[in-house]
Amino acid sequence: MKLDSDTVEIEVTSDLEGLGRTLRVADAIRRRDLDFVSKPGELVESEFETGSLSAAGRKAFALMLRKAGPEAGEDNKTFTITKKELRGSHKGNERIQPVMDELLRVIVRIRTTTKKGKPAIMSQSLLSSCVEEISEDGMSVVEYEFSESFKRVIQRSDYYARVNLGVMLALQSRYSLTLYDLGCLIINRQNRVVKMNVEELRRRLGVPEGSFKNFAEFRRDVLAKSKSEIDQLADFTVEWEEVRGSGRGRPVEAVKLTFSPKNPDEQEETAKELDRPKIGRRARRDGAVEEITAVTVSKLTGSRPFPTGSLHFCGDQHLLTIVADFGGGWDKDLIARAFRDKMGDRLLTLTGSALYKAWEGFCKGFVGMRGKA
DNA sequence: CGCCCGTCGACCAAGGATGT
DNA sequence: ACATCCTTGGTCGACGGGCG
Repeated sequence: MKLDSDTVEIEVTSDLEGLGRTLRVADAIRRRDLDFVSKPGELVESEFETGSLSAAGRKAFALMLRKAGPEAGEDNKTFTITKKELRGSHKGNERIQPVMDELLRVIVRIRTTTKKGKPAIMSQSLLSSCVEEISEDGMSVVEYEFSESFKRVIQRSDYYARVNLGVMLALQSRYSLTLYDLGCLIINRQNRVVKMNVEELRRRLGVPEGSFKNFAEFRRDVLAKSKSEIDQLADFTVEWEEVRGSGRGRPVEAVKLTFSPKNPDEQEETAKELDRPKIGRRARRDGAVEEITAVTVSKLTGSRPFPTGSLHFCGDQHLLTIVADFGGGWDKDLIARAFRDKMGDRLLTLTGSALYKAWEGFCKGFVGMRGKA
């Protein structure tokens, strides 16, 4: 499978030598204090084997992963996180205990490689231990350690989902969270369509065995809800297509998921929604809100200029999408460097759709001159 | 920090649709 | 006609977030 193109120019400080890309990105996220989590692609594509995780559990694990940062794969390393950091919105610590229990119990099937580099499937838990301080003040901490096998996966992980914390914490349904992770992983690939059969999709999302027995419920309560949440809050949208079999009742056998990036105007609207309070979000999503203010068309376009550092860490999804679509498989930073050389000072003033246009044109021209990678 | 209440997600049951 | 799956309305409990 073609994953993210290789990067040559990520500055690897000496003690990061030998780390997979996932952890190097985690390092960059920590250094710049970005509101992202770098999740190993193997984890995002894993399936739940026993148990499932509630929405709170999934969010907590992401926060713990972010807290661990580039050291997540180190041996004999115990991390601490304050309960204050963990409990997203809910005041009071009384619901942290069940979440930790969940995280200790759950077992996932992860596709990984053996030491010899051969593909393998590993069933494993996520945490190996978890100690919760009894005192109930906000600064009391939870100590946790990742399981041995999970450490090995994350050490070797070379592809990652760059998950936006703000979006993640705003999502409500547990299935939205997992689908969003998957989207973050897929969105920068050239092929943004994933097809899988219904059983596999259910295990991926962690739908418990026996829940949503028929597809109509699954569609209404899982797919449709996740789609509306993600379309409203993420920087991409999801579509799905149902592939029906030919048996009695024509059951739906497989689902084709398509992730599409939003254009700058839509991203602007998304950013505004994330700033609004959670209350009434569903109503806004369903279009049940009356517009009171006079319509003032915002002229705000993406006002950020072209990033100066590696594109792997830039916050602009649209730029990444363009290079994935038109970059012919070349390394994005390679093209970016050539782009900066050619544009020179003009790049400083170029923003918004003009920037996207110039970038797209350059990517096409680059491939035209040098062929596909 | 913990209680409490409204909202939303999970599940069930009954009727409809579709293919064998 | 039957078996299977889809659709829709409704109920119950868990969860989020305001309040004391």
